[in-house]
Amino acid sequence: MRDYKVNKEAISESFCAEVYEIVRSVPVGRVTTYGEIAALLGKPQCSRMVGKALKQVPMELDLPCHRVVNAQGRLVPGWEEQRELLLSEGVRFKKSGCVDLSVYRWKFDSL
DNA sequence: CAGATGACCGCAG
DNA sequence: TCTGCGGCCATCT
Repeated sequence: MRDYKVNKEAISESFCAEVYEIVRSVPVGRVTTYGEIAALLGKPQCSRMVGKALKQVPMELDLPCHRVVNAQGRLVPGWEEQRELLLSEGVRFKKSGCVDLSVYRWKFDSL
C-alpha cells in the first residue's frame, strides 16, 4: 500500500477506461475480440494496446477479460484458466480449442 | 529520433 | 497445430 505504481507501461487512461467499459458490457456466454474493442475505440489497428490494457487490469474491477479473445478465436497464451472460465459460462470450444466466433462473437450494440 | 516490446492480424508453408 | 514474416499503433528507454 505504499504506492499503486504497479503500472509498468500505463497506457492512456482514456484508452483503458474505454476498454474497461466495453469488456464490462460483455454478457455471459459471449466473447469479443481485441480488434473489435480497438475498432470501437476508433483505432482498429490498435488491437495491441487493448491486450496490453487488459493485462494491467486489476481483478478487483471484476472485468471479464477472459471473454476477450483474438480474431482467431484463440485464448490468451499462458492463461489456461481462461478456458475453464468460459466453459463455466456456457461457451463451447472447437475441437482445436478455439472459440466458435461465428456463434459467440458479441457486437457492441446493446447499449 | 531510433530501437525495443506487446494477451494483435493476416498470410504462407 | 506451429513457426516465420511484415505491418499496424502506443508506450518506454
